[in-house]
Amino acid sequence: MGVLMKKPIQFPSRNHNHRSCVKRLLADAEKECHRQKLRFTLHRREVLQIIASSHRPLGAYDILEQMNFSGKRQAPVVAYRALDFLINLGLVHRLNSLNAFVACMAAREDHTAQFLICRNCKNVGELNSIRVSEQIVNDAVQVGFRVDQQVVEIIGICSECGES
Amino acid sequence: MGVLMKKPIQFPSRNHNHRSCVKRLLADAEKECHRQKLRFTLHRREVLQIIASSHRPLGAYDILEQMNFSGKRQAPVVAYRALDFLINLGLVHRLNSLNAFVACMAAREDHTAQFLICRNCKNVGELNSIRVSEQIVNDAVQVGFRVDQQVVEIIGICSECGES
DNA sequence: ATATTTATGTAATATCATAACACTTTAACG
DNA sequence: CGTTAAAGTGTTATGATATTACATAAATAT
Repeated sequence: MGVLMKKPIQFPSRNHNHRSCVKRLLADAEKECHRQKLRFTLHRREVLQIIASSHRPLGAYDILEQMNFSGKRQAPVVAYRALDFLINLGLVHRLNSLNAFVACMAAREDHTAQFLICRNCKNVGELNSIRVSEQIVNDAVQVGFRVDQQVVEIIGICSECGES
Repeated sequence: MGVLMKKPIQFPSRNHNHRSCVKRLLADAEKECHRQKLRFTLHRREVLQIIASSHRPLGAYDILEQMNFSGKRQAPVVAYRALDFLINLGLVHRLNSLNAFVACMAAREDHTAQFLICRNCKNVGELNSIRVSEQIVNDAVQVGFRVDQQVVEIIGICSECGES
């Protein structure tokens, strides 16, 4: 404790500049794909754009409904393929407790993927607390359990909804 | 830290006395239902017994397959209804990341439900670390997020599998 | 004894996700 | 270049998980 840390915490405020935040995510994605020599195809761009445009988690079929880029309705597998790609890149997360997907709002380096899900407004933020993830690893190690992956999904009421 | 705590941690060892552990769970369940004036019906007993007999998480349809008490195959909703009941009582937990269910091995009072899922042997233990749950609440409060429920599922390799 | 609540039986359907396979596009390389 | 290998797409079908709806039956309360 007492150590200064950069605020690790984010819950999207009601009036942040959403347009620019989507734009940034797409630009980052493009750059990252280029760096890794991966293809940022139309489907992938479209899906990321759709997810990024919502701080609420979207189901795969919600996303599918909005995939009208090409005019006609796509098969589910099209959405899932794009989602898999984006998840592997760390650009999108899957929320197991909701069977839904959100764009990753945090820098992709120090990424522990802990989610704050507001029961009221359904917005999702990331609480990427290193203290939490380290505590988990420490306590798990004490039983000889080696941690590969952590799924932390926290359900409650966000500050904006709590005020009312 | 430095405070002494009773070891909060459990991963089922390969050779614990499983029979007695199932028996205890059923007896506890019965007592708890009686206390709350709830009915511990045949379906509910059967489902709990099936789940308790495995430390591996079972899918709803796996459970269903084993529900041969009455001879004939039951409809899915029968299993789900019993599962809902048992989950509400805290006797069974749902693992979101696996769409599967396990019996609760911990005392039901100080219950934070954090799971250790071994990728190799598929056994599931509970890491019910108060330090982890408190750290989560503390860090969430800092963004004004009020925590109602925590889902912590930790995937990795258990000590017995790690030895080899 | 009757009314109310709780649980069950049964059928249908909703929701979420993947498999299989033929075809096309991209990129890699001689 | 032209050929080949790898990656992505289109399409159909199907698998896996979970719930709704509604009629009936059993337990409990009064």
